[in-house]
Amino acid sequence: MTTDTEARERVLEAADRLFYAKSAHAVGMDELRTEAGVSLKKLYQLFAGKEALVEEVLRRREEAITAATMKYVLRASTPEDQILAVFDWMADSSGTTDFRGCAFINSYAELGPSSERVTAVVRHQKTGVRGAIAAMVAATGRPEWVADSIFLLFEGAMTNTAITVSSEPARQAQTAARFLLEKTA
Amino acid sequence: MTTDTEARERVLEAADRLFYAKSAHAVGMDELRTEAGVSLKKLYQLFAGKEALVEEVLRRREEAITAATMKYVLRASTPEDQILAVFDWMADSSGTTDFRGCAFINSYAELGPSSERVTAVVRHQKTGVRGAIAAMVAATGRPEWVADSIFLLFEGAMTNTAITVSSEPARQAQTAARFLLEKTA
DNA sequence: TACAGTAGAGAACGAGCGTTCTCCACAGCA
DNA sequence: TGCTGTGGAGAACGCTCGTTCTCTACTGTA
Repeated sequence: MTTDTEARERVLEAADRLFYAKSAHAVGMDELRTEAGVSLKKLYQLFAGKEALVEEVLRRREEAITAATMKYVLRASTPEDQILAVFDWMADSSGTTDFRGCAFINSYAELGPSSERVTAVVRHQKTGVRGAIAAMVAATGRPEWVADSIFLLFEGAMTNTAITVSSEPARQAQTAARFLLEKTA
Repeated sequence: MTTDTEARERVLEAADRLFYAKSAHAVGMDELRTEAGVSLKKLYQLFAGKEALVEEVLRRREEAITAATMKYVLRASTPEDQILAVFDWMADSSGTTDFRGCAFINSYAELGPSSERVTAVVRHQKTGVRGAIAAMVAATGRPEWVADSIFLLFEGAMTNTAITVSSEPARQAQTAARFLLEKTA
């Protein structure tokens, strides 16, 4: 006997994994139901529909990624190393074979230009990793454009790490970021 | 009376526009047929199927983008300005409301991890704009990591320009690239 | 034992997809 | 005028999807 909360958790976990791996439109509610071990009826009791589920998954993923990168950040000692630590997280993550880049960009890509889901994607750009980088760079007293640049390196490396299936782009981006930080010291 | 070549051209033009705007899976063959003004029969005479059409569209888009950026590049005088000119192209392109980022990343995003189409996407990473940037940077005698960094800035700016619907990321990336070039002079 | 209520399994439904097939109008030619 | 072949319009087919509905099994209670 499982509570609704447990079932909900299992669904969200399975949805996050499958949506990220195959993209949302390629995952059917039936496959999801099987993977989560939940009846179709309960699935629709817990979530209004597929779109609502996708949005919830994106919301949680934002938190999860921020938390994951923060674990790397907090391990570093100097402010500069903390900023560079997000690329360590990326390089390590690319080791897992199912790394598929930024879930928000991927989600944007499979959407039409006008969609409700775009809202969540755009919001992610303001908060999450971008916000963390901006805060850390500001704390070192460097100008805002340095943070913008490092975030663009981050995003570029995310997509290229996924496509090339290697940690090389993450390392390249880290090198560039380190250079930026050194020359703006 | 239209020849097969003309019909083929119309189909590819419409497919490129629609696929890019809505993503390939969201565009039906029937919509495409209507848009191109071609019978369904002829459509399947000209192309083996939807997947073949998508691959052909990606192939042509690679050429088109390279050509478009080259127009900006050749207008600049110094080698450094030539490199930075690709960001001018991006900033200008973002002005058109239907700018949706890098078609290859978008295509990757809507695909499963193992797909034939990934081949075309990966190939694009080696040639196209990346190749052009690499060649231009090498011509200035700067190390390879500078080219890698500028390409990552380019890719990051492509996605963020699309999501934020503004030319700001393109300008931010250009600023960073200029900084990199100046400090490695 | 009888009964009310719940939950699960999966059938069913309507829509949309890629692809194929049918039908018909019309051209060129004897 | 007949015949043949070509091409277009769109109906049809088989499939998958998101969502809903039906039926059945089972639980707790008197």
